[in-house]
Amino acid sequence: MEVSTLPMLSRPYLGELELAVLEELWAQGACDAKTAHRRIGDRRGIALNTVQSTLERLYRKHLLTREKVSHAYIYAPSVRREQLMERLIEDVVETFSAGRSEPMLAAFVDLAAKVDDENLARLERLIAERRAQAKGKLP
Amino acid sequence: MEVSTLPMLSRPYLGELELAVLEELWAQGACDAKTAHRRIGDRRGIALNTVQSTLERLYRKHLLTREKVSHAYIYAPSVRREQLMERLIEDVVETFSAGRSEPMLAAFVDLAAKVDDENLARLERLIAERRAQAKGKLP
DNA sequence: TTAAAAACCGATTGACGATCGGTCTTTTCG
DNA sequence: CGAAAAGACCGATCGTCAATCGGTTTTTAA
Repeated sequence: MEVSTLPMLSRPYLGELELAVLEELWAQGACDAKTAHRRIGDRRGIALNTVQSTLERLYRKHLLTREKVSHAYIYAPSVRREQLMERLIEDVVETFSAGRSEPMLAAFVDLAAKVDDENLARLERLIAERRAQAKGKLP
Repeated sequence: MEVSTLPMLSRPYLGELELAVLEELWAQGACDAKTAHRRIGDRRGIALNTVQSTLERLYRKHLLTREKVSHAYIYAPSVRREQLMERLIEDVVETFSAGRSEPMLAAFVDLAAKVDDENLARLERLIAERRAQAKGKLP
């Protein structure tokens, strides 16, 4: 019946295993499929092939790079965790506060304070740092 | 083959039409299925039933409330756009910066500054407001 | 009381992640 | 150099879920 269903939201959408694999690569560094399987697949009782296709899916999503070393691919993250987090947040923000940034900023303050009021001070400090840094590159 | 596949990420995951319906309700206010269809379904050439099941899906996700008025349900958003946005951002943050909040704060500053440096000042103002407000309710 | 309006049920399609088995290639080693 | 082993690659299956309706049941209201 010709249904398209593009998913809104969450640019590189991640499944459970994909996330686990990414986390492992961030934590332990680049490796090939066999090693990745030893590190996370074994414990889950899943086949090497499953881990391999997950690595490939992440590669196709441009979240991993790969390089052939002798006969095996070595996969490495192409973005840092913080970058990916930022991208996903950006995606949500674009979807829900198109244009106006006030709601975004309000949400940030809310979330910062939610865990710990101390975070408001940290946030202020980061803003100040950013300001100082920006000033350095203007004539 | 007993595969479970829980989706990570994006607590109330939204499809394209679901988002459009939500937007419409936020913009134009509560309505019944027929009205929602007139407002967005007609233009897309989709059936009333399609809009209706979308409304129900949103209701099951607790993003809409409904109330029977005479014979028809009147659907209304149960969260404001900013609240939903905040929830989704929170979800991303929980997934990617479990525990430590520094990366979250850094991402916020980054995203605020990305569009417009003026946002840093706005952010500071919001923090100050929050501080003032918090002070009022401590003994 | 019955006809219309709306809710409800359930089937289909398309995407996509998870999961493998099987085959095709490429290495490497006897 | 030729075969065995290691790994990449292909494609099939399953589960979940949004989108999409048709058909049936229930509810209202004239």
